Amino acid sequence: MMPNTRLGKRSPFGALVGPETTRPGVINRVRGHSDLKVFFQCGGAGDPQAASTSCGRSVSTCINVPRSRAAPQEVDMDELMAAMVLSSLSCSPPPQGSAHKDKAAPLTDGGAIELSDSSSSGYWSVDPRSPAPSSPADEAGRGSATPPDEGLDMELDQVLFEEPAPRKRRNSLKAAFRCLWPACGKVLTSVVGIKRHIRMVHLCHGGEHERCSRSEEDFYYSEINQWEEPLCQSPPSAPPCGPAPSPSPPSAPPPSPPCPPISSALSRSAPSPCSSFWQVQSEHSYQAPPPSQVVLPAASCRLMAPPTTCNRQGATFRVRSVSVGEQWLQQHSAPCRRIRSEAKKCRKVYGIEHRELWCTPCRWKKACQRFLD
DNA sequence: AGTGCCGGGGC
DNA sequence: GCCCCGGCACT
Repeated sequence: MMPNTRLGKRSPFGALVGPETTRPGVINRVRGHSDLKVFFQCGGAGDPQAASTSCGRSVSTCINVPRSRAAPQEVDMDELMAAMVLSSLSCSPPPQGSAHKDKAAPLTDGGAIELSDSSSSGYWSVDPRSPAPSSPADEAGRGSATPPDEGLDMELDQVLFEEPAPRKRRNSLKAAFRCLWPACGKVLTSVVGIKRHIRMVHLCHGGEHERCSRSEEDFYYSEINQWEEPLCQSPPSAPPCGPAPSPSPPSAPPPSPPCPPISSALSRSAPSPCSSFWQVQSEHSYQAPPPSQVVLPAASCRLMAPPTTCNRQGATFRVRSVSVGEQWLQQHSAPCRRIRSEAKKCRKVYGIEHRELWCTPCRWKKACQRFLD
């Protein structure tokens, strides 16, 4: 009648003390929600239309990552990059925009930003007219309105003087490129310049040009856009955006150790006027929070630098919050493990002796779903 | 040592 | 899919 071969592993009250029977207010509704998919909607305050709009952008499923070297390490890294690019495209949190007021932010702003984002991240999108995506460098080079030679000359000055030249791009959109190397944050206005900066300063330390990668620097910068607003003029001496808060030496530090958990700040900063969907399919149904619950996976919370938004000078800068290089650095600097939560867990609350009172995931040594952070 | 939980395996 | 546990990271 009860061929229970797992006596002692489960309480006879197990069915009764399941998530459904726990105290009211406890967030743990797993059973009956199998195949739960988690939709992270950042900002937009539940505007389904905006969500569907941002969700509808085309994301390429095949990305060619430049492979210029045959060293196995680099090949592995390229594959990693490709995978992370995919996840970045589908999951990259929208930058904060006018961050803290997620509900009050106008949707039109979000729409415009979304437009620029999809275009600025076009390194990784496939041009419908050309089925074979070219290398990121070529894409970026073509993206700028000026020929590469001009950019090269201009960038020499810009590298020397850190003075972004006012160049126009696509109507009122200025392009800038931000170095993602840890503690660098240098912003240049052309691909050539930022590549040169990365190659010279971070990758090669000024020498060994030949042996250094010609494509690796692509992963250490991200494009940022500046919308020109005539009423606000920034002083030319000020860096356009994202100036390194602490002027740390640009000489390449190793991938920094895991930063202190900033998940709470991130979850607060994640919503933005630009509504976009995060879709995460949980491996186990019990790991999926209820649909109304917005929870960032901890792995994605390990950002080394928070999403940068700079609008203090009138012009609004948006930085793709997690770029490819950044993600790579995150992955290599921090293990992909859930941040240890401060909250009490079932084990602490009920104790080992009352294991039958634990939530199911705790009993299974999974992430606690009852005492979410 | 204690804890949280990922990954994997048994059923 | 449910259930459990080895093992790892972290405190």
